[in-house]
Amino acid sequence: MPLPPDSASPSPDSAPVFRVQVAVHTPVHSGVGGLLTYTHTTALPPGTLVRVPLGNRELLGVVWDSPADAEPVPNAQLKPVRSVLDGLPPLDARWRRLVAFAAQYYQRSLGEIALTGLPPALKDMTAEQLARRLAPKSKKLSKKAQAALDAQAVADAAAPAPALPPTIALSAEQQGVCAQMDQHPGPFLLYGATGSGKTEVYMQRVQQALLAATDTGFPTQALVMVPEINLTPQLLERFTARFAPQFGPQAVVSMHSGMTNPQRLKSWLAAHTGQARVLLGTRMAVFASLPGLQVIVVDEEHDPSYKQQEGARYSARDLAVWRARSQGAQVILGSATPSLESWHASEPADSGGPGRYLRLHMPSRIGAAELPRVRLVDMRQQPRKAVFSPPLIAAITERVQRGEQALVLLNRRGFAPVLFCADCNWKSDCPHCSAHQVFHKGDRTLRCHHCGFTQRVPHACPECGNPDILPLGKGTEQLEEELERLLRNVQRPDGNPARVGRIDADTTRLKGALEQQLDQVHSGEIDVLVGTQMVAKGHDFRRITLVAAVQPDGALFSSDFRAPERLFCLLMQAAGRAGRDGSYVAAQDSRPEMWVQTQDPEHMVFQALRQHDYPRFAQRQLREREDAGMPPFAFQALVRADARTQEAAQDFLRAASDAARQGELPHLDDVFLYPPIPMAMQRVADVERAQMLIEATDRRALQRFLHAWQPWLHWVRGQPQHKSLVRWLVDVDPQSL
DNA sequence: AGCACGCCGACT
DNA sequence: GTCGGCGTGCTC
Repeated sequence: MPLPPDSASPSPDSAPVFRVQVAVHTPVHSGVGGLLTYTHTTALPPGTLVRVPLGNRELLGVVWDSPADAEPVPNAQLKPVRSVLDGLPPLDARWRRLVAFAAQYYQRSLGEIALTGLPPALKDMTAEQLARRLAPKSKKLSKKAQAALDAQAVADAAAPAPALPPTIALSAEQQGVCAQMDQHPGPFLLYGATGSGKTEVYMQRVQQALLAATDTGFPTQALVMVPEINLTPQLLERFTARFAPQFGPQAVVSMHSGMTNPQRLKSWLAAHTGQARVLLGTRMAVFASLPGLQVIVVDEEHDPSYKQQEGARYSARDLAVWRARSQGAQVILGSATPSLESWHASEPADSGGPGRYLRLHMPSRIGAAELPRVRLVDMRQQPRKAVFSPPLIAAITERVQRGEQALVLLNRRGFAPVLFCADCNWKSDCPHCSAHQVFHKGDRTLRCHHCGFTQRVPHACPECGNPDILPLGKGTEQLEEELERLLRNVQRPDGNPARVGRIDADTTRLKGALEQQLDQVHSGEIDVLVGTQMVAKGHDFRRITLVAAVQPDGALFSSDFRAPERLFCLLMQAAGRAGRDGSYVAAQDSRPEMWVQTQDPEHMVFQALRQHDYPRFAQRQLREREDAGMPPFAFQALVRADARTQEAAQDFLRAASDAARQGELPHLDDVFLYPPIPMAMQRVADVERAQMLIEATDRRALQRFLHAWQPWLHWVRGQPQHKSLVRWLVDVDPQSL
């Protein structure tokens, strides 16, 4: 095969040849899952980005290793590196260590993790384009930014002590927490009520890190993670307002999946080169190259979105803790309702806990009203079929008449979760999934929320022709409609009729729609807001004084042992939306309230919520988990199989566990292999799904077992009797079962 | 994972 | 007669 004419074209046969081991984006199986060996005219430093041929395509890869000793003769079996992205500083050893750890821990290939940590735009960029990117684009601006950076570097060198006063005075509580963080290496679990001013603490810590002197001369950096894209803009604004004056207009950048490829590339390069000092982003940001990293903040650390649910199933929160420890950075996990894993890890050693994290408590709500009073409505005592109990409607009416706002939460979008024929029992089942198609009244469709399959609403029962097909159950769309009806004659203080609005994934599909609708709430155009959990998180609503969860019970029927924890977090967070602005509440002379309608008001989730008693809830949950041998007292992994039939999916899993037993894998006696079972959502888009739980009391035993098992799983998958398997995957530390 | 090659149905 | 479906196999 003729070699391409290229700048990196091969040297004459007599010249020495260096072997280069490169990580490329290939899965662990596929025969080329490991490092691939290429040749080059020089030894390339590890971390160098290169383009290499694989088959008939060219891939971006990261040099992982390149032995310094050359071989005299080129190896005809090996292809040369096509080109080297010089000009870009190699990714440092700490980043490579993080990637290596994540790849091993989550059972993926090095290249797969490495390439998810790199901006996609880098893949299809030539060395020239990259050089242009790295060079100052607008000379004036970047000179200025550079000058600011230089000035800062000079100032840092001259005055290494944090000389600048914090922009906002911290409360005694916040100062106390910061002082503890000065005395202790961390990790820290910052347990602070909603509105307790956790963000100010984060900013103080970030500021301190940015002002710290280093011996490398590389600018110090901070990584701040948030669970959702929606929450980045407002935090970005606060961090930019705080740090841009000191560290330059480019000092704060963000990174999340909603950005375009060029935007992501820009942020990544800024972080990699040290121009950016603060990187604010979602879980993907944990893999960003941050050579000067000094502090990591994981806000709302309990949030399940930190666990990636596709491809490499990593936990950005757990990796953040690992990354910080591995490179001597501080890490702060913050939450008003910490995950039970983190809560347990922060049980002090002197009371028998692991004491791995230092727990810091901020109980006071700064500038916010007192905690909302929780009112539990026993729905068994209320008129049947009513979504809104009369006392709740009366309370909402009263708030509206006083000019206050109410938030009504229901985690189910659409009008009704299913249509039903009373004559023949037909239900609007999705033909492709084991789920109902949801009735959306607005566009007269039946939609499956799992596979997207959409149909027009039939005028009569498709089975028996009965024209009276009925919506069963309630979704946000229906709640909005019913509230409009119930509040039709209610007037606001200004004499205008009450206005009801709705925010969920359906109303915010268009870009900018969420911001626009939030503005409507802020400006007071909307009096009662109906929404799914997307509005329960993070947003600051000044005038909302009443929050209601109308049907939270469903979440408790889940077989997942984490269901109570998730519901409790959600309700606590929702409660935190009420009375955010203490001065407003005081002026109104009202008390914020959280209403919960339930069939089981005695349930400990609701009782703990009523007391605002997270510690008690956590303690009881942890005791149950310990008794039942569940996380965080045990470690789990899940092997999942997808196939055309449930039988085929389970057959694969059974064969896999047989292989583990026959292969005499290490630690086989220390892990427990459960029998395969269908997933809770058994069929999605005509694919049957099964799963098998693996449990161990020792994390390392589980890790070693999984590692040894991996080749057996490939082998089983290759057997002819498992040809019909669509895919299989391993999920380490699964976050839902 | 991509991307080839390769062998069977509905269309210009 | 071609376009194109996705089954099998290979990539340092």
